[in-house]
Amino acid sequence: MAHNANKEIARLFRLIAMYLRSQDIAFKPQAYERAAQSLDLFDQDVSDMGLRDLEQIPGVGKALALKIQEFAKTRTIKEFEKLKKRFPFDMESLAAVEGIGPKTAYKLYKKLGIKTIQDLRKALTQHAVQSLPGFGEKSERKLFAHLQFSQQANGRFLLGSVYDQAQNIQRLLAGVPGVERLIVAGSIRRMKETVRDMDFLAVSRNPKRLMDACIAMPGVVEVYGAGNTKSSVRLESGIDVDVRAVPEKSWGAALNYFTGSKEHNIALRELAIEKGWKLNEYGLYRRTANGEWRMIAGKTEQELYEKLGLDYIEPEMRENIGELELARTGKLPRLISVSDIKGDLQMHTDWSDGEATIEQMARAAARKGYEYIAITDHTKSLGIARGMDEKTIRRQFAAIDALNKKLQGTIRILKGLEVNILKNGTLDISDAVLAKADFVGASVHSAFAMSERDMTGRIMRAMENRHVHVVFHPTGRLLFERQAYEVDIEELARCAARTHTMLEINAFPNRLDLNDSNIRLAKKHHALFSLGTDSHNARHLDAMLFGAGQARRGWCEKRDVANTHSCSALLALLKQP
DNA sequence: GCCGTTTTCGGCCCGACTGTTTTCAGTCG
Repeated sequence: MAHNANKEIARLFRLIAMYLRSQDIAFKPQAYERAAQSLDLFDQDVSDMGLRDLEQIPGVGKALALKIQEFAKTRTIKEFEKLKKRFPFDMESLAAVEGIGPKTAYKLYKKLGIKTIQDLRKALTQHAVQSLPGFGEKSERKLFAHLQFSQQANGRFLLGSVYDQAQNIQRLLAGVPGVERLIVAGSIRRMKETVRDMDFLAVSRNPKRLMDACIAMPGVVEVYGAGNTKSSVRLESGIDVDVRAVPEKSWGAALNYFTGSKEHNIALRELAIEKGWKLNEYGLYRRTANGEWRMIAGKTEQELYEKLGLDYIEPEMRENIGELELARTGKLPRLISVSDIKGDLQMHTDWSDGEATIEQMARAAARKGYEYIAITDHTKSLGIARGMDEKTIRRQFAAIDALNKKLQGTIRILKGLEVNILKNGTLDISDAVLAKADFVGASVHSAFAMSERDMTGRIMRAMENRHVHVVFHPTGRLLFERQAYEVDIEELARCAARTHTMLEINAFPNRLDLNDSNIRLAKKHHALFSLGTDSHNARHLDAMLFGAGQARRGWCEKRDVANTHSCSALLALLKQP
């Protein structure tokens, strides 16, 4: 559970750390950052806690405990206000641009008077930045590209950041008296990686009461509209929520209409027109002998598709990219389901940058019903993530062997690694050590700026290594943060099939890498996929739902994903050295 | 500023990479 006070204090602590860093102050920033991290994870509201208890939180000592109490009382922290006054530029937004850290943000302010993103954009277009010491034409161009990218996110939200909230709202509104059914439609139902709003569709004996409940929900900051069958509000988080009530007999047609995509719906309507019918959000209609429109389907989606001569199309496939033709000819894939997944193939522990022990992760995974997991901690060249060297890896593998004995019958832990693909395509861990692992993932964490040719070659070289079983997050993109590096997915997919190396579908909400179209492309070339959450704590394991959603959007069937197999079948399937 | 101690000070995750330098600062992870 995230508490608003905790989040806000963590944010202020991080900002203070940035200001301090910009002044070249050592170590103190780390203390603030460490405390911020603890607050993010802390599952109790710190607002009403005493000093002694606060000091029990890792990274929080006397001074920071006092600052937490100060925030609880005054909703701000003096230290922060002081720094903000002394450095009146938008540190948070400027430092959020890739390539700009606290020091560069300060330099831009000091030398060029840049206070905001707008100022930065102007300075970059006027080429004022390249005149600064330490900057040049190239860095200016790069900053401009990053700025353009970071501005594109506005108005959209990660599926993973709104999904739980949507479920909560669904539960809340479904409990309003009179409501017979209520479901989240729109792009959330289609499991799109980012969404603009939440659409709820309901059948209710008392629609007005449902609309009243909607505008009275906790977290509503603005009401756009509140009619008898439709209401529209904005939540604190900035996301808009639409709730509509429809008549029972139109449920299927309305659900179809409000689920989209728009392109899919248009194609369905055209299909109806071809048959001389018409389709709208109330139903599918045929003209009778006396010229009147008569409803022939619409109570359920199944009925609607059937009447149109189509097999039922799952929401994740409704993008009008060929699914109608498959549905017409009975060739739709049988999409993978999250319940087909028998193990999670990427996660981190406190042996590198994870927060939980191997045993904690294993037990959490067992509670989810998994048969196995792969522990894939970072390796040495990723210093910040406390990457393991060869010696530590051997120790960890021994620890996993011991744990497997202890947990026999509960879950099997595979000895995995996330090794780094260095600039030249070699790995940062020797083959001799890789040979000791059950499951090796390789990924790019550095030198993103390469030509497509070089990057593709670099990754393929890693895939040729007989110990590498999978390429983790193959395009390196971070939604809203960083673009994918240039890489030829088709080439990787061919290489994957040839070398029996898998490509990962990374389930972490801001990665979801490969994306849906990449998955379809790679599938065409017979690549095999692995699904992993890239968890850094036990809660992250829930992200498998989004990974499965992405796989479904990529038209994956059970057989396309390696970890739908039992542990022994999976191990037999892996590339043998 | 926190932490842990061979407690009240001295450490504090650090390597790869870039773009600018011409030996290194800053960023990223």
